[in-house]
Amino acid sequence: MLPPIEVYNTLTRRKEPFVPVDDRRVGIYLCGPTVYDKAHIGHMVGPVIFDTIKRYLVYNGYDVTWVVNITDVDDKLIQRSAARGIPMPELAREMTEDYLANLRALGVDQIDHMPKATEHIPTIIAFIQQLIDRGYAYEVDGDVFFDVTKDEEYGKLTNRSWQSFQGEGGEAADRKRHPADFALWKRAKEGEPSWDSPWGPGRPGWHIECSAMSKALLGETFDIHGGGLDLVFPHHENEIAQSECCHGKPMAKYWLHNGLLKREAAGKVGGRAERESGASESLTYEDIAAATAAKESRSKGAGGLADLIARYGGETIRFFLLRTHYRSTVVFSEQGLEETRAALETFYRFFQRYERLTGQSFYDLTAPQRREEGDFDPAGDELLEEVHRIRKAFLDHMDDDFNTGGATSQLFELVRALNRYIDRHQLESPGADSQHLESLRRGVTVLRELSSLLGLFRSPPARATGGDDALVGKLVELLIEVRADARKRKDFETADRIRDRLGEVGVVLEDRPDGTDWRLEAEH
RNA sequence: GGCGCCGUGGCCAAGUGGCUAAGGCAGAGGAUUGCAAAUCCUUUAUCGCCGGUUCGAAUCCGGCCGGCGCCUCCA
Repeated sequence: MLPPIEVYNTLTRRKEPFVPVDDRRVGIYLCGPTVYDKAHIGHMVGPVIFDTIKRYLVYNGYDVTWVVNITDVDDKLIQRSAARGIPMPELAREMTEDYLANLRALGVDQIDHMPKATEHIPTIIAFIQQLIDRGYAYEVDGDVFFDVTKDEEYGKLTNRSWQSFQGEGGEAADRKRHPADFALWKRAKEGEPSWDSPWGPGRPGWHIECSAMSKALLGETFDIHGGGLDLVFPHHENEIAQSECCHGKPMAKYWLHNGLLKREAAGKVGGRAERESGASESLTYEDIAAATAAKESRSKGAGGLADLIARYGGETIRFFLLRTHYRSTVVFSEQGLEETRAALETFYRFFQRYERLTGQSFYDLTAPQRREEGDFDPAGDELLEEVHRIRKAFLDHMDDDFNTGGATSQLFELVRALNRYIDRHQLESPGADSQHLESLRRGVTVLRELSSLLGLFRSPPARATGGDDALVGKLVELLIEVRADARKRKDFETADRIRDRLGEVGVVLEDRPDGTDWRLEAEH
């Protein structure tokens, strides 16, 4: 029996049971970036949620192949590289590396293929030729256009018809038969990067690479096609037109679209330029940082996504994105990241607590990799009964269109249950009951299992310490020692003074029965 | 104008017909602590407004108010 996963399908505008085209094999295609500028946090929404979706499908026993394309030839790239005076491939390479670094930082490592448009030109040309041969496309003076009037189903994804389009004129419009027709191949202008084709030198249109590369890597019909909501029209609508006219069968069974990131004031982060404003062609993180964080003007300075990652950590950003449902709009703010970081501290402190009382690192626990492996019988155990219930609630949320927002709430429930158990049975005291410790270990293993599904807590977070760790550590230990003597003498004035002054510089002390722990407060 | 989305406690945010409306952040009180920190417990919601359907609606339908996305290339 198939796991009861349901997904919201943009194509049918409703939630449907997830049943792959081909038994246990699943193909996912996500529209990736056009690499003409550095990535901003909005570009990470899709990769993070689809990374999580793949993890969840694998966990449920599916054999998943995930493709994310890189668009490395396009008008923006041509313009930007010209403006910077560097070759387009060099610009593309630079921005692709930036993109990949950001993916790594956010723990996105499930991608199987990252095809580049420029590496699939022959595939693309063959695809276009097929469309011409079948009468769905026509060539005019070196341009090739898709003829929407030949596609009876054109507009089905977004519930609109080509007859309703007005078209906006423009230079290429004169050569099109209908304003709604779109370019498959663009003839090269003087000095532009180009490839030879049956229609003369030129480059692929915006949509065709996805049709051609998804076919090459996933087949004519695959399971999930994803992207940002801003891509639904025209990009995905046109992909469907191209692929389904060419193959005579559905391109993808499920169309999943993630919501866009916005900042409070106005304007989305990502997607294309605003229509009316005519302002900058896209909002980069610099704009947002300037709007939301400039007033605090830390010495760090507000920069791009890399700066956000440096200041908050990739895990915080990932968790921030997963705390809402993927289809909803995420309002970006540094306050939101601050809150997320504060919330994550609960987990990090728990991991330290667990290690302190068992000597075992949370990160060394081996969790079940498959859903059925993780099933267990609580056998009446007080803690495990509760853990079992929480695990089920977590999985129910994930089954329901990958509701990571609901699922994360169960992670908090779980860590609280575990803390409560430690408190109630005094597991931090010397004579802790081994049976209780074993139950705890099993409970914590479930926390590891579930958090892994979200790509969280896979390795210890890089702590932003902002200084020389070793020296700071020695000095703090020294002060703790001095303070311990003071406390023995009941000289609480001195003891409190040390703690207060350390607190002022961001060092938090925690007195425990067996000694004093310290940690650096998260930056703020 | 066309297609579509959203409005849940101070803030963020799950929940789309029926147990006491998740969870986080912030705040308050308590247990614990020499005092703190951490942890645990307690605590804040007539679900934008009006009307309708229903035994029953945050959840479905209609209207209104407010916010937003998309409506090709040329950008």
